[in-house]
Amino acid sequence: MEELILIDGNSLLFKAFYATSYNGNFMENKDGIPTNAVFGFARMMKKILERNAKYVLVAFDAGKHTFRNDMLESYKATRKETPAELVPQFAMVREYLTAHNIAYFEKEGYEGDDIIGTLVKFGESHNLTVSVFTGDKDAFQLCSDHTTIYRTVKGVSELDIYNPATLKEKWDLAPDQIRDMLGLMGDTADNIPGIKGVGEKTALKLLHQYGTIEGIDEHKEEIKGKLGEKVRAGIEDAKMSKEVATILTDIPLDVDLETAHYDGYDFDTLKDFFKKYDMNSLIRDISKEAITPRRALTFDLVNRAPENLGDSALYTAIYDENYHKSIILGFGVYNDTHAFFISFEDALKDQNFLNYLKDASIKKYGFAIKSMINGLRWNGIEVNGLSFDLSLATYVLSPSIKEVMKNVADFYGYDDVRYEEEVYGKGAKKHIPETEILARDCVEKARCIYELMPQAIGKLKEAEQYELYENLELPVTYILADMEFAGAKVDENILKSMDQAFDQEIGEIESQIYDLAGENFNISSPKQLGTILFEKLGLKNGKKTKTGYSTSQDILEKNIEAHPIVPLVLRYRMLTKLSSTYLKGLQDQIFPDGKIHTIYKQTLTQTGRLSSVDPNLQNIPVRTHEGKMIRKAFVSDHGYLLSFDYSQIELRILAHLAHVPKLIEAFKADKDIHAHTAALVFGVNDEDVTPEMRRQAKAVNFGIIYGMTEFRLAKDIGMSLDEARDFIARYYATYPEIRTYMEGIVKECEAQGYVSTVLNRKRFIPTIHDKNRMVREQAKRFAMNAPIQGSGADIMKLAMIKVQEAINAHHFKSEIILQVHDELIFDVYKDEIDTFMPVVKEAMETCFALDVPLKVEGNYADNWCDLK
DNA sequence: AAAATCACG
DNA sequence: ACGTACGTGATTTTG
Repeated sequence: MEELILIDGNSLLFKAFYATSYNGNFMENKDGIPTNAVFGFARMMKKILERNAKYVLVAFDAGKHTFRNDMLESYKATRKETPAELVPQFAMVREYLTAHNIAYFEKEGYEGDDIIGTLVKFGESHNLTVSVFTGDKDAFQLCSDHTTIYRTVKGVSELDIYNPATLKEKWDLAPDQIRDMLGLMGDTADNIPGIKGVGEKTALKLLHQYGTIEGIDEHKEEIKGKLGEKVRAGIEDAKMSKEVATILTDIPLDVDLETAHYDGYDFDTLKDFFKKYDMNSLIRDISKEAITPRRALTFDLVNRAPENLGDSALYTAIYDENYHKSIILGFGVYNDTHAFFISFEDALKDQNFLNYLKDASIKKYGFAIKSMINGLRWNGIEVNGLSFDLSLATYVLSPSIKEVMKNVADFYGYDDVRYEEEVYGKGAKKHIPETEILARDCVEKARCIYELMPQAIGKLKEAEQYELYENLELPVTYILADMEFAGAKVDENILKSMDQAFDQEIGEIESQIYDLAGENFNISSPKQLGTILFEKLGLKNGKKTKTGYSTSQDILEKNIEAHPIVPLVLRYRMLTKLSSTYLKGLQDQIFPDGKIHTIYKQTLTQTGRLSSVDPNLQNIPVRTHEGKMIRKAFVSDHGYLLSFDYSQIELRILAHLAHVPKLIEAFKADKDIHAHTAALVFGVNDEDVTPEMRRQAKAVNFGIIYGMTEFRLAKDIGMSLDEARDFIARYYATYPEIRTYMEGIVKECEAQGYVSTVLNRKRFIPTIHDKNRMVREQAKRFAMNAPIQGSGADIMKLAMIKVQEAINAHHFKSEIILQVHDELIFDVYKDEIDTFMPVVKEAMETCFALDVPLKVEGNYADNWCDLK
């Protein structure tokens, strides 16, 4: 039978609104218009439409006043005012439905419910199966053998189903009796009185005995005791309440099957709507299901590549995220004269193609070329002549764009590529596609690279960022490829024996904690731990948002004296963290060559830094003794590990950018910068600075770099807010140029929409004009921090290039293996160490000239732990 | 999938 | 009156 879907528009819109705004953050488009409810509504619709019903209609309330207000003056009088953020979304949701080709009804003087009731009858009279989607329990009265009510519980994934059978089972009532139940119970949300003191249980008892409110009225004198009094006092209210709760099924409505018929949406119209309100994930969704006519592409599916292949775009399909371990599926190649796909299997047998890859004089243009270089290198294939990387180029132009070709293409307004998910499937459904599909996708991607390259280069030059791309990011990507492939040697036995010792102590602490708590529970569950600490053991310190108590380190540390369980929990936390993330986690990541091969993400951060994943080797513990021991497991492959790290690079950059004479002098004199700052701020001699004074000065120095708030500084150094304010004022009095600089950089950001680094790396910060003050304040902090952190990243990348050049020039066999933001780690042959160290030091210190000297400190040892 | 927590610069 | 420092990634629990 054909299906008619009826949707209670107001009910679902409200539901969507609250489901997506519980933390007070409203999703909005770039013009600051809140869009959360419509976004949630659209997601619900998407789900509902998956039923492929032939007919779909939506009903809305029209205005506030209905006939129910005439019957009951107080009807819905206690409703809170509609949130201001939701108001504009009523019109927007109608705009959405229009864009989606879905018809909707609203009728002055009636509620959406009455429209639905009438449409249910309409559907039943046309012999349709009717499905009603609503959050409102009044609608239960509408169910029948042909009509099912789907009530949203959470989102639309969880729906409670109501039909005559479920009503019978749940309450032993017929659909029509729902009105009687509601009439007896009343409804606080709608301010319907019902009978005072009668709830669900009593209402059911009465109805099971007398059938309806009218039946109760006839026999009201028989009812004994308190209940009888209540019924007799409230029966008129109940009758009226029943009438209010009765959904009309016969209101005048101009509906026919043609209006109700849903025959799909127009892709561009709906896409334009989603674009207008920045609902990008929904665009992705419809793009996936749309059979969008893509630009024609003719290509060859070959098992031997053409001879004399020239400069071309090359796309390598690597199946897994981790290209160090992944299989390779094949290659798409595209230029003015060729467009073809060759499977990896065939490529391996095609010497002509392998020669093309290897020939440095044939230029290849790629996307995320580092993954291609290493993915192929693990398979014994060498690729040279990679002269362009669309991913890197686009990252330089706009760091916020994800490293996904579809997203990159969008940046240029280019439409003819697909998301990986579309081709390979998502999550558990991921699979290797049919060769024809895979081949087309690879060649489409190669075409995308080929066609966007001139645009990217044009934009880079226009933005004066071509240098940054060509002479910094591109050389760095090759160095990173080598570092990843070189890997970090790990002694698995050290991890294993530490792991055992940790497990032993974790077990002991566990039982001590259980003893002190008087019960067993999951210590790793913040929820259970919170209950034990703050309810059972009576620790003070309040809640933190929706989920309950915060049991984070800083809260526990404040309570360290409160109960002997607290320090145990802290130690338990430390040990389990180290054990699961590092001892166990790292063991799983060791390759057959005894090394860990991380992946450096070069196009991820907003500031130009790298990040390290799978595993992250940029956050190996160092701050606690127990943690630092993990570094013992990182050993040299060639002889020694050598580390060089920049001393105070960010503060030096600040001194340079802000032209702070006192800071510049101090760095030139190689002073302890935090102690010296303390001396100046507190007005004492350098030698009279106490450790406490230095600690405070250090906190402000860092705070400045992050765009500190007085609040956080006070918290961090244990001062009152007033003291912190005073302290900051004295700091600015000491270094007045810093304040001028920070004010200037914020102004600059407001004026041009972005801030930039010493090498003209840009970070766009559109929220600097946000209407929400908190968001603007955060944007200011981004603006203050990004040039500093980003220039640090620039200098480090430059250093890597200079160091690598020096290594090549000296024909050293020693290698760079790791980068940790301000530190480079090398695996050095013993016989090279004495010549190697001064060469690296020189390269790092002279790679970029600031108004202050750059200083590095270096050490070597057998393992990472013993390097300083 | 999100939240909480904690590891690093 | 608000809610509070920058940039990351991995693990565990929970809805």
